[in-house]
Amino acid sequence: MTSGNKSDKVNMKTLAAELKLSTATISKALRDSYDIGQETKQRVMEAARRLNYVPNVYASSLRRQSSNTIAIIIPEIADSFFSQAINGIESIIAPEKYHSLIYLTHDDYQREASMLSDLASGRVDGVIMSVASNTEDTSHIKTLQETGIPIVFFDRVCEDVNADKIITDDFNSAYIATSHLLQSGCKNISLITISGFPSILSAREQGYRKALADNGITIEETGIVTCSNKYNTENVGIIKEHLSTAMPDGIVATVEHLATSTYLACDELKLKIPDDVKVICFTNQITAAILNPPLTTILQPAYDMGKQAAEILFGRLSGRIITTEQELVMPSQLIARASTSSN
Amino acid sequence: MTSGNKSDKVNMKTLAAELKLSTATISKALRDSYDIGQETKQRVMEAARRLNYVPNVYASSLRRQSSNTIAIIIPEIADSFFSQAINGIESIIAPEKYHSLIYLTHDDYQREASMLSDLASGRVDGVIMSVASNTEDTSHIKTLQETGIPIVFFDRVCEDVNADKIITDDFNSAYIATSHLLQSGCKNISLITISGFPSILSAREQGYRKALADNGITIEETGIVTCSNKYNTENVGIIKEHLSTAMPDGIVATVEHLATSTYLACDELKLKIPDDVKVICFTNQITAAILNPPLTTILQPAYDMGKQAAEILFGRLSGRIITTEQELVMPSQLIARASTSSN
DNA sequence: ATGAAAGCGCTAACAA
DNA sequence: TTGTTAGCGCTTTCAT
Repeated sequence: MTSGNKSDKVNMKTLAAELKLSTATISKALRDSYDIGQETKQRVMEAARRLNYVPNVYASSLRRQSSNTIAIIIPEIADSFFSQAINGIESIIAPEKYHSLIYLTHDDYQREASMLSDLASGRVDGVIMSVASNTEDTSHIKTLQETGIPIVFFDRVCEDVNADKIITDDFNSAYIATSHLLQSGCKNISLITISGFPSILSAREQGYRKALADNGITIEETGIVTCSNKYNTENVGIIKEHLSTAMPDGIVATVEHLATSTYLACDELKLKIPDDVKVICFTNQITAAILNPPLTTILQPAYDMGKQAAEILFGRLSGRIITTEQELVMPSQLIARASTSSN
Repeated sequence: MTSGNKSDKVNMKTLAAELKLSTATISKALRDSYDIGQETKQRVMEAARRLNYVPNVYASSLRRQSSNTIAIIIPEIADSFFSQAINGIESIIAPEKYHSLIYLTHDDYQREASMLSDLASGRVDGVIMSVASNTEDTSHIKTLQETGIPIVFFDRVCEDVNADKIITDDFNSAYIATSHLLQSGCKNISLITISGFPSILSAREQGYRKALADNGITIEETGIVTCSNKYNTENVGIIKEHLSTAMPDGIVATVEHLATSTYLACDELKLKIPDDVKVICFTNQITAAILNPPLTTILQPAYDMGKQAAEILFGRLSGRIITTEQELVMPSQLIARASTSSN
């Protein structure tokens, strides 16, 4: 430590003294206010640079009652979908000099609730979130909204909360996925899914059911397998069990890790994909293309969803958007690969 | 909005008025100070709960000159290594009620420098970072340190900055990776790497060279291929070119996306892995196991590196650690899979 | 055990 | 165009 340690912290008072001006003038000059002379502005800027002045954000936030900070609340981060979404959000907020606090709920309602209640402190100006899968009571969300902090949901939304929502059409995507398997020759298609989280998973299940129904196929309940929402070997066991008993020739996996578990299960049972079983999955892994065999996917536009969420949030924060809450449905994309090829 | 909109914001003054106490007493009671009576504490807590009091963090941070917030500065987030590291960091800071601001440098020195300079504002109490690959001038980092904010590096560290560092032994890992290929029968091993970022990549390159040298193999410079640090098709072209001309029978890929590019390049050239070319890669993708064929990896303990970084940072913040900066080397793990099997 | 008062650093009326 | 002043909401001496 040569110079510039904690003691000689330079603030507006320092600058004011240095230039024999008032802090008010400094403040205005730094924010490029119209009623400060060009020459003064120059002097202030120069001094600020020279003395390494950095404004204290807490003082500023306290005074302005706003923080240029948003919260991103998501279940997990080591998940390609959410990571890409964060990238999308960041692409919008970084140029605006906003900052983002990350909160991981680990899909736990309690944690989510306590995080939301903390945010009522005014720590952030707005929130972008994807709710935990076991969130049923939404009062913590409504309470935060009542403080005037705008919330934008993406992907995992709360049906009974009025807020902007960015989603993909899960019903339709599942319908298309299932139809794709039917067209590839499957006669006995199972859905492998996880419990909880109605707004997405049940939509996917409905789409799956509808596609079968529209093709005159009745679903025995055994066609739907519910796994745990963890990437673990237990799921592989459940899937193996199902493959051996129900003998499906097609699998729709509703989340990423279920496809990898399905691959492992097939491998252990010596079932060939796609000859014995065809697999399609909702996912965002860029590596899906080089799985063994390449996995047919329903790809959610994660980056763009994040980007849209941030744009709408900024619209609200700036007052540019004052219309009633909107629900934006973004298209998913079916990318056919070898895991569903007909022969 | 039924109740509780912005106007009736409840602060300490509200509580004080409600209970006919001073704000000083409220403040102490809420922080469970010893010189407040039990009964008073109860009353204060009850009122706080009843009126939904949430302390204003900006006022508190301003007054205390500390924020219970840290910055996590990383090149990318849609990268399994960094995501897992964030998880590790979060596992330590969340229980301590700390908050984390995420900054993505996109591997750009300019962005990194401007982010660091912003942090001199006192926005955060400490920083955990992995530096951009093209960062050479480290003055922005030293400047921030001089303000008294502790910085802990992980993975991508700055050699010439005195700070705590959490790294893996890249030299040794590359040595082991290369030896593994030699033991699997490779005679002509190439290193596929990216430019920039000396502390890690050059260590990996050195380890690769040493392993070859120790086995009496001279490296023609063509054995080292430098790609761009983007996941793109251009790299696939570069790798194809190299595979066709140098005809290596073994590839050490220094970063994740180069392995996937190598897979694609081999596929396009109809080269079979591992029969024609064996591949090993530094990575953290959980899906490596189900690639086609399963990819042999050198796995960095991403989660634990993040966790350690956070623990050391907290040690500094709390004054528990006052020793000179330490460099913690964490072991990588070689996981042999089919992409390097001998036949 | 409780309270009065000062002030963290900044911003925004309002005055000059 | 610049300055004065009064806080933002909280914490912390120092009194009482």
